[in-house]
Amino acid sequence: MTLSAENVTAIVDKLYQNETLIAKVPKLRAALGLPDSAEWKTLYSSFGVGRVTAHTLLTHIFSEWVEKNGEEANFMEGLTIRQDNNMAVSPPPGLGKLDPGNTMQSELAKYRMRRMEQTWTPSLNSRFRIGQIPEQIQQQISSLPILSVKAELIEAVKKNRVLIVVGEAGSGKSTQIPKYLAEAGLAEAGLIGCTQPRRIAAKSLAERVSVECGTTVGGLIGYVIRFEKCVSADTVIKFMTDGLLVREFILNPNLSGYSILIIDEAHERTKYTDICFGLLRNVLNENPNLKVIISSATLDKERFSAYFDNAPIFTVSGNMFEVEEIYDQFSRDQLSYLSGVVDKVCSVHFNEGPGHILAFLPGQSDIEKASEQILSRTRNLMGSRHLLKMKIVQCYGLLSLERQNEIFKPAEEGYRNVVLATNVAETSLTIPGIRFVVDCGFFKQSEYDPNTGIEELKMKRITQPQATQRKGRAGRTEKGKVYRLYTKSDLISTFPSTGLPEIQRSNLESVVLQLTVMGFKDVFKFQFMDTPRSDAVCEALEKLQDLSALDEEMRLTPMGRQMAQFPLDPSLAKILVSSSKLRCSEEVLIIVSFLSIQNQSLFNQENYQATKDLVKASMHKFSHRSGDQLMYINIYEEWRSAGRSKHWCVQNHLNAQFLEEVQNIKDQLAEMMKGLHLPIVSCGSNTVAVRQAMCAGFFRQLAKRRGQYDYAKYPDSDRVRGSFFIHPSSSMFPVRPVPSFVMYAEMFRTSKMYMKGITIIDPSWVASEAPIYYKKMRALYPNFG
DNA sequence: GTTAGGGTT
Repeated sequence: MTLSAENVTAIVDKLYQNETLIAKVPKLRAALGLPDSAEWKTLYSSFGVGRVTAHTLLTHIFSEWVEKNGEEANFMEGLTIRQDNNMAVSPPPGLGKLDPGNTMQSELAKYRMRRMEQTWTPSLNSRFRIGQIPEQIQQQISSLPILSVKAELIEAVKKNRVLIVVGEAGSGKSTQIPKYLAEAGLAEAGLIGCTQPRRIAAKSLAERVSVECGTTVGGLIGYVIRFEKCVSADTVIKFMTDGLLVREFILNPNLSGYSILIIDEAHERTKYTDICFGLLRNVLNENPNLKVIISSATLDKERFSAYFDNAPIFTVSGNMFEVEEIYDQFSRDQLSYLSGVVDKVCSVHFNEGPGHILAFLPGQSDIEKASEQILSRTRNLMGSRHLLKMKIVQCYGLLSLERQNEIFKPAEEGYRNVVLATNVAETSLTIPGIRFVVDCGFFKQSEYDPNTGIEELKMKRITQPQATQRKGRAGRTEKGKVYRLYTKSDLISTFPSTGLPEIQRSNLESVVLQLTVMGFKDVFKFQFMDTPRSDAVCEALEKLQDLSALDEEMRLTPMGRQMAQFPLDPSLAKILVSSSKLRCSEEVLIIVSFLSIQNQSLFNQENYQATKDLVKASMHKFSHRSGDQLMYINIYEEWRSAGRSKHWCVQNHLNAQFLEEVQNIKDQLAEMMKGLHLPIVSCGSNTVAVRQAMCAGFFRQLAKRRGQYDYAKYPDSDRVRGSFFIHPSSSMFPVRPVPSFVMYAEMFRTSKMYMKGITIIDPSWVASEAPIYYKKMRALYPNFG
């Protein structure tokens, strides 16, 4: 039996609460030369070293106890029962045999223990001390609905391994639950981990809870998101993204070091939340000290409970204001929702009292069109001075952070903000001061077609819970109204009651690789709450095989193990690993860092229509005849020579935040490569090596020019029909003559099938960089490559 | 020829 640091730490803590206990063990006293009346405090203070003494001694006593009795669990009990008896104690290792008369020996012992003390960290519970909290914050905390059920909640967590906590918005569950549990001493066996689907949420919750505990983030309360770590040895509550928890399972399959895991926003059913579910179900059997809390909106609570062996459901009320529902006389179709939104926004603006309006639209182009139409209509009618003036604020994911921050600025005196938003405003952003919501009833969702490997953005009807969520956005600060551009009966009878969980509509390559690395040899046996499509799993298995991450028998290869170390898509990881051998890893590191950033644009999007030509000119300046990826290297290097200057970025219409993120990712990927002994070498201006490395991951993504501007998949398989086009955001879009052969990093279907991230390659490189795929293709298409 | 739902490792 091995002695874990957590056990000893927990015992030391218990003993601290009962200081006389250990001093009553006569042999221990004798060994330390303490007088009979000495208490525990004396025991360590006499050595002047504090807790490390206790730790060392306890370790020794504990291992003796275990050796003798063979039972770890009864140690405390044994100690209590035997406290007045003789307990066999001899000096612990490092102390040597203690002779109270030998000064040199005791001085040396003290010296050693002082050194040990420097690395000593007290246990989690003893660390959790709440500091000074500002009055205002204190008031906010004490008005949260969850406070009234604090004691019951703690009791329920103590009694159960798994608890489903259901709470409406504004209940305070995300901030208060981890704090309550730490205060109640439930972090004894380890950290309290809380997952969130979004990075921004993990970070801001850590910040908020820190304030509520009178500390600064990174101390008692920390967070970890990809490429950003803000925790310390003091951390008791750790916020993280659900994707990061999945990675932790690779390094720490039993989640030792955690006492409780809280999976928050579980109803969103993100891909990683679903994987966490399956992994947690398993780990609950392996790690008897772990508790799990599934925290969710009211949706699906019974299914969560059933999935976790009928775990009890604990309900917390919310803190929402009443929202009046106003339905339309008829439901609008995909052609008329836009004019419906414009009409409704204008009529609310002219007829309703003060309060901001939030309108949900499916996409950016809708937002831009609606902006124009609302502006032109109100301009004509705004002659009368008594009318509230209006300011239109656009809000969608691809907008820069600065622009998104405009939403949080208070409106100018006498102005009403009209926020035109996509789904960002449904969950990710909470906009203050909204009294009116206009809901068009549609949204866009991506679906991955495993058969063709194409991701498609589809316009869809919102689900019933989504409609409730959108409505709720009007009742955060006061009573509100929601205008729905559909009928009540349609909402009840034709809108779907739930959506497809993300795991059933996404690419599973990285999921399958990660589960394989964790030792789940047969992904089909993994107990998902909702099983992914089997064709998607098969497709992922084959792709991983082509990447040589799995062998013919679908077993993990050393290459696959290496790839899984990187927090990247398997294709990108393969490219990075391959680049060392091709002696161009310095350059490929830059490219992979650029490609791994999504949802942020490299070039500025501000005042798009006005600056379009300038942006194009800037892009042209950095462009490279061999494609977008080589342009990234140009941009990175020039940015570095400009001293990473923000001003330089502005001048060149580049997003400074994007480039800083590239730098951060590049540095961390470089560290990981060093850890795997993958050399980082530059190929100078030899772009062939770089482009060959790209082939190691993107070999399936080749296209051959067919018409003037359109491409066909290469090889021209019957699985993917239709024409591909170079996306207008690519630096290769305006290039003449149109390249006859390209490789793309990404394929996206909107109005057309668009290729993004274009590199000019030689198809013969596939033979050396993706030999397995090459052989397969040659068997089907003798002229391939 | 002309463009982008929301997320994550």
